[in-house]
Amino acid sequence: MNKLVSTSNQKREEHLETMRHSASHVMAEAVQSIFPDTKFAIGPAIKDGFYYDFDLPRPLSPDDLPVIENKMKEIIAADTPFIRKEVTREEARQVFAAQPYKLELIDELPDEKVSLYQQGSFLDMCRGPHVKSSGEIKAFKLINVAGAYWRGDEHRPMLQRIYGVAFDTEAALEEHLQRLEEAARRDHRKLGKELDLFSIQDEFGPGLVLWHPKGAVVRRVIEDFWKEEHFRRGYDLVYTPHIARMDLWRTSGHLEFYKNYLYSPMDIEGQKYILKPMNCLGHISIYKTRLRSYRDLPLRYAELGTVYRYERSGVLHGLSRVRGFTQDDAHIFCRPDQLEDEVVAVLDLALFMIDTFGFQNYQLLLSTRPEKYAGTVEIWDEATETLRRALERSGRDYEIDPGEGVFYGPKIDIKFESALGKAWQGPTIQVDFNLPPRFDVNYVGEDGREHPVVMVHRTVLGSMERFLATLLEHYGGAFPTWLAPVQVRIIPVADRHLDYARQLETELKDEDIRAEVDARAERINPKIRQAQLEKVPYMLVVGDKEVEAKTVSVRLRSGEQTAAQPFARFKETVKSAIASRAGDSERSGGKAN
RNA sequence: GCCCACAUAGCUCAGUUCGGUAGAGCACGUUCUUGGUAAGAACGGGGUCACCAGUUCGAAUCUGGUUGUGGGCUCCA
Repeated sequence: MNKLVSTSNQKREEHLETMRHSASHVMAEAVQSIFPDTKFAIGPAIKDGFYYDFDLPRPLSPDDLPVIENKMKEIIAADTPFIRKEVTREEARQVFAAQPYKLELIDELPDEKVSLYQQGSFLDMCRGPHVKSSGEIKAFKLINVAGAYWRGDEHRPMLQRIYGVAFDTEAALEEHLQRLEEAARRDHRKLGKELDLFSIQDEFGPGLVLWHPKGAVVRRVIEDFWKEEHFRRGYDLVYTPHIARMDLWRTSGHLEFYKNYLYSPMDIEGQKYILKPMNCLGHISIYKTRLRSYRDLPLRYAELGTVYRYERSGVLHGLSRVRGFTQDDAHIFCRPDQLEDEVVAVLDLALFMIDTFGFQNYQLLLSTRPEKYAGTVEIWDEATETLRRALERSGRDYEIDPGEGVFYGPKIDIKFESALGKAWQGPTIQVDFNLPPRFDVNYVGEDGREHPVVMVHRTVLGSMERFLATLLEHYGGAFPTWLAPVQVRIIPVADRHLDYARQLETELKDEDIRAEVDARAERINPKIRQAQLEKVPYMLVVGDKEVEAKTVSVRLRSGEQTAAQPFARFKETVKSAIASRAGDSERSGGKAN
């Protein structure tokens, strides 16, 4: 039964992909009719749609899209057939004599036979398959134009790419467009501004985050939780400076391998110092202040360490890609025989965090040895196998990401999906074969001799900045109560209820509940509206009845209202919601505005 | 860094076609209103139209450059 369903789903998916691919050919035909001198690159189907790369006589602007779209509709209405032909490589060269990108592709084809597809006046080299005729393309929309390097190589020409989406029904297309709108509503950059959480200012510097009071509250709650949990799990919390002598980074190899990410050195009394791009050297330096016995291991140094990396201007993105950020970093120094248990413990911690913060969409990846690597094949294989065993013990599904390890060791990554459907790097656990030998990070074994430690770099949230972005998009700004910047908004009906409201505020604050009175000379409606827009979890309305009976009327941001209840009972409800770090069943953040 | 687009009040945006030195709503301030679950009313303050040049009698508007933002590409320890 399940198998049947999945087979028919698979067929539908395959058909959709074929149709999207054909749509890209139709788009190419439309572009050709508008710009006869176009040089064509490639035009595949992608998730939800398709694109085609063109070399055009002039830059496209968004205004060109409707024109191309209309031309495509004409082609679809004409229902022209897709005709497959096979020619030899030599014949193909002649057909595409004026198409340099196609010629380059032809030269790389493995077979002597080349398949072509013709529809209407447009002939393209293509493996296929395609729909029978253009009329099978049902619902599509051109989304945007973008630059794209030929073959993804930044040293080759920049082409113009047109992206489109396509579905088998208008309803499915409409649904997709709605999803895009919802994603835009949940964009952390928009929510960050609306909820007054943070800003990134041109005048201050691109990629540098200013955390406003409300964002700082969320961060503090996350950090306190993080510290408690690390302390509980046997980590030692440390602090290390933001700058260090450049020589240290030369010894570590960072100067050589990561020079593109480092800021220029500064001169201090004739010595060069740099801003740290990582926290590991501080932790290694602490480790090395004394001789360590095998009995001391494992040592786990944890730090919310702020690092600075030069990111090229075009890659900056809200809180997700910045130039200064705080990693929830830790380095574990252990013996080889302890590695597996340590990795299992880190995985357990990472998954505990993920569950606590309410994430469901994430993926575990084991990255193996890349082409360029430090150490020997034997130690790589052994460590990779250790990571794999740890993943198996965790009992969660994972995938292998071949060759995606860092040069210094294999790693396990956890990736989140953001509201915009992008995968973002979350927790990462990396074994390091490079630093211990470079810095002689050793321990004295039972045999009285020094042995290199096994070093593990790990983060469980990624960075505070990126993690806030992920949280915001996940909850659409409606944080669960334990994380909400304001947990309770107290709304007096009239001024004569202010004293009672203040009294409630004090009592809530005494319990470490973040409560505020809305004391403005406004009617109740705007106060409710304001609290709704701020996505405050609890609104307490207090008027004559409540003052009289020592009760509160509770409104949740879902719009749900409860009958007046004793204040003490409400306080207990909130306290337990916070203590349990309960997720919120309602994540939309209420009515859109 | 590369391609395209964009940059007007704290925010969201009109105004730019065809050059004649700025507008709305929200927010903010004052006053009135003390109102029971998503916008009460009146009045008021607020902008070197991102920045620097150029063209012009005159530039928010045209041209060039710079910076930043957005969508992509490349990159992401």
